[in-house]
Amino acid sequence: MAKIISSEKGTKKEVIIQKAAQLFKSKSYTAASMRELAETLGVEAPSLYNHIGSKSELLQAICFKVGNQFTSQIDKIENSPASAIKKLEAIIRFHIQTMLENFDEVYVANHEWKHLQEPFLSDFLTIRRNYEKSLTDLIEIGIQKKELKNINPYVAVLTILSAVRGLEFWQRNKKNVSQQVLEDEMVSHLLTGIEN
Amino acid sequence: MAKIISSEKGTKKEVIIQKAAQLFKSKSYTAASMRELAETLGVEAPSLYNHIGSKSELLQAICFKVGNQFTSQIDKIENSPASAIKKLEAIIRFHIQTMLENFDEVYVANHEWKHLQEPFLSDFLTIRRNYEKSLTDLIEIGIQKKELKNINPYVAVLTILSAVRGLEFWQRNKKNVSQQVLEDEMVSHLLTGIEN
DNA sequence: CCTACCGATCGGTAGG
DNA sequence: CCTACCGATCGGTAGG
Repeated sequence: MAKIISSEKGTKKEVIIQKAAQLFKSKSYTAASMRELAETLGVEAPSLYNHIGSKSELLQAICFKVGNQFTSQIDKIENSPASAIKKLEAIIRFHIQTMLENFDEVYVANHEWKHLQEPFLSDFLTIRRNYEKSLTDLIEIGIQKKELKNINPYVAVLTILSAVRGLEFWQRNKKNVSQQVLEDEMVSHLLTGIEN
Repeated sequence: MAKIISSEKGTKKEVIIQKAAQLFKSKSYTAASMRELAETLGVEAPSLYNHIGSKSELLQAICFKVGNQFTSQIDKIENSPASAIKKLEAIIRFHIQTMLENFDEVYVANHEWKHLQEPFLSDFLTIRRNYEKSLTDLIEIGIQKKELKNINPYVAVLTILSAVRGLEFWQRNKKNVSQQVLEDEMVSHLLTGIEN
């Protein structure tokens, strides 16, 4: 009798995906059941299947939404006229902001992608590999232009991506650190370490 | 009829734990079944229970082994007579080395701890919180001694721990980066960014 | 160490 | 949107 509410946040399917992201984050994809998901939406489990095809489809939607978000952003930044170091800063800030604004979905894409089925698993890994390649290229350009130290680009990408990803451990409102301070200090920490 | 081999690596139980870490890493704790674990050991699933109490006991053993490893190391470094920055370097190097030598177990402790049952979940989080506190204190001392910039210690800890943790994405033997280069560059990247 | 088996839970379908 | 239900798989036990 209850109904899934298609709020201003989007269609019923989008509401289900959003709730799924929350649940997959807190319990992990495998441990989360469709019955639990249905309960948070106030319906019985079989009713979900009027809106979605399968549990794995939910994971796919989350992972590719996040993947495409980052890909389109790095494309935009790459084609802008800024210096390499400014581009890097923009990317780091985008990571931090997206992570904090879109926490559940980014968390799930980072942690649960390995439960994607083929061919989605391969597609997702390709998207991620391309993203890392773009970032590596950007750092290599910075080195050539002497904006950056003569570092190993691969290690630098690993360090930067890992550090921003670690924001999932950030306790909001705790430790009296505002998002602005967090962002500025992390950018400074990561860029001062490689700047020429 | 097959038997679990207690190799030079330890007792049968320790062999099971090691294989469990491998399996939990590649499939995640929830998705990995005891039947699969038994298969990698060449026995039937019920035979495992002659050596262990439960699946969750395996996760506990892995998480606390790793937790205690890091805790005892930071205690040792804290009490050594080096400068704050040298201590920080030692900790970062320990993280990198332990991550690479003990990959499966560190990975599982980092990713699957949330599936611990109480009271183990609370105990594990306490261990981790204490570890982060020790590291934060160390950075605060470095700031007081003017070895480090006037940064926010909490953000610095987050950045450092996240970056070293990201080594789980490092492709060994790939990209022509030796472990030594990786270690040196990451240490430099993370310390140059906060050094005075 | 094994075979045989249990109760619980899972994702998903049939049918209305 | 629901009730009723299916086959598969799970962690674990009994008993030898």
